[in-house]
Amino acid sequence: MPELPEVETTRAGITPHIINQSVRSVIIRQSRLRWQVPRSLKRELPGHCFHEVSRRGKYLLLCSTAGTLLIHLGMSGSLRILPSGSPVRKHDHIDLEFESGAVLRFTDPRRFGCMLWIKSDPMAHPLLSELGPEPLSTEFDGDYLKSRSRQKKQAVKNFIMDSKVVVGVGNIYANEALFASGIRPGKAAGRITLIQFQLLAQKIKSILHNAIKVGGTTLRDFTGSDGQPGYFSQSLMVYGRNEESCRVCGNTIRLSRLGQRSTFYCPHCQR
DNA sequence: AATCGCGCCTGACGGC
DNA sequence: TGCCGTCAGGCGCGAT
Repeated sequence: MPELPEVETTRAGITPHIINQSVRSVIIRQSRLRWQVPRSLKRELPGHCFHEVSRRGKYLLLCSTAGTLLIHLGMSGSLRILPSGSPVRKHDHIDLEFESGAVLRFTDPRRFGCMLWIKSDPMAHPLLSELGPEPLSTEFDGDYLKSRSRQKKQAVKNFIMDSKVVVGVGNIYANEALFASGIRPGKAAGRITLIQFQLLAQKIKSILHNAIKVGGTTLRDFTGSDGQPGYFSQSLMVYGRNEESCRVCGNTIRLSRLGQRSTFYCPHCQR
């Protein structure tokens, strides 16, 4: 499941291979992703270069003079750089072949991802225009969370997973950040103190930062690799640890359901 | 207006 | 063994 660190690792990994390289062809084997992949890509992209590869939340933006390719990896998607002619497997849906011979391949078994072609200002696109701040930006801090949470009865976990509040905090990192901050996931956002929000913002930043750093170590062999860096290599404190004992206090980790998502917490460490 | 919960999709896994 | 039901998850969008 690509969370923000995986998306950032992917961005950094593919950029040197595709930046300012002319696209030779586009192959669409499966166009039914979250939204239909536009056929127009096949005639509008070849001959153009991506002059910038950026990220907004978990969206990747490949910017060319002809338009911007907007990509989301959903929860099972990946982008890899491969040599031309690499064998095609079951869920390899889209290839961008460059004049250099490199192929950027989009693979996504569950097809929750998307690939869209935006010909106007991408930041004005409905998918991007309402997004909250980047969690690693200075704008995102305890004061910001406090000001956005006034009066809200919504569970703090749902609150921080809302992309209008802050982007890129998925289920795993929401669970981990709340544990690291000693906050019960179901507590109303409006009842969290400034001090708690300051700690929470700090923990979200440090956890994401560490995961990006870990992902970065797999960048070396990014080409041709499966590109599965990130959180698996770090030790999770609560996520997926239902009925196991807390690594801090030894109490039993509990599983509950919040906003249709598995929520893990330590009843002793988190209040 | 704010919040909830559905549904998209496949693979892994457990039970019989 | 093999089949079938259940679950996981990001996130937009319709329902409440």
